[in-house]
Amino acid sequence: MSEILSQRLREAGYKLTAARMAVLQAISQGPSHLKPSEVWRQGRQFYPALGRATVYRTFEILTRLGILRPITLGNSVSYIRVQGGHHHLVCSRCGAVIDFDECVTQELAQLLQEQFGFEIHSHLLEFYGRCRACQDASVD
Amino acid sequence: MSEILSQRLREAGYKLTAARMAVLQAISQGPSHLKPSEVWRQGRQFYPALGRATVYRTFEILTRLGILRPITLGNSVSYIRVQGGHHHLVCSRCGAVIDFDECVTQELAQLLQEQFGFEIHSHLLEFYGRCRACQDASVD
DNA sequence: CTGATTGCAAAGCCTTTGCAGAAGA
DNA sequence: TCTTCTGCAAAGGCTTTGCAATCAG
Repeated sequence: MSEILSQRLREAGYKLTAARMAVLQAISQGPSHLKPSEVWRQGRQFYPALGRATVYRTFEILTRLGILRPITLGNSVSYIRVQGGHHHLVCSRCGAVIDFDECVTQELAQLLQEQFGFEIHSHLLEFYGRCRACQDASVD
Repeated sequence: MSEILSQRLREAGYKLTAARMAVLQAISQGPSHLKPSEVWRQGRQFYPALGRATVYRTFEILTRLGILRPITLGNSVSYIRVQGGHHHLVCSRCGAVIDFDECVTQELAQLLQEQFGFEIHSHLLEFYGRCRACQDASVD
């Protein structure tokens, strides 16, 4: 899995360094929602000298390449792997996040590509509201 | 417009202070993507003594009430007014954001409400890819 | 009155930046 | 060799927190 990412980096003209490999490895094995600090911690398992700054710099590259995408989850910024799409149900009150699979964006994506000359690689669809538990809780 | 928000706050049991009113006013008149620092600057026009912290505290309340929603735009966190939905076309390379109107989430929202017992108030649909200009640019 | 709310300033985090040394290609 | 890249530590920026004073209800 991280081999594919390595290839993308190389194709785009970036050097494949030990530090970057460690970050890619951590990303590949990590959860679908990645926090920089967490990737740094994990990355050090593969390359102990890994610096925080390198994680940020690599994230920036991967974002530009369309491989990662920063989103706001809970109160902080996380990155998601951009592949196909991400579908969340987010509770405004308690912050709970539920993933769901159904999606309905195919035709729309097609339309937008034509209409805006935009080349679409992936998408994020989130619904906001109240999870069951919070509906029962008091109005606040 | 800010009257509606005031009402929501009052209904939820929060006091209507001059500071909060100023924030609501700034939000009502501001653009659809709100940065805390910007709202603070604007809010001071209505209430000069307004403190930064109060803006953050009010944003937190409004988020819990489902009125605002933090999202990542460009490199920083902005808040969007949650009403109906937001639809963006985001370029991974240059960060350009295009708003579009078409949406196709009606039936899906309905389905999810039933399936997860989730009470849906709004949504965000974003497509990521390359804008026309960046397609012409070099591979990077 | 009385608890909720505020501004301020300090503290805390997270992220970015400058730089000299290290290392891919 | 020659850029690109890196870790480090400092700098920067944004957000949160503690607290005494203030204010809405």
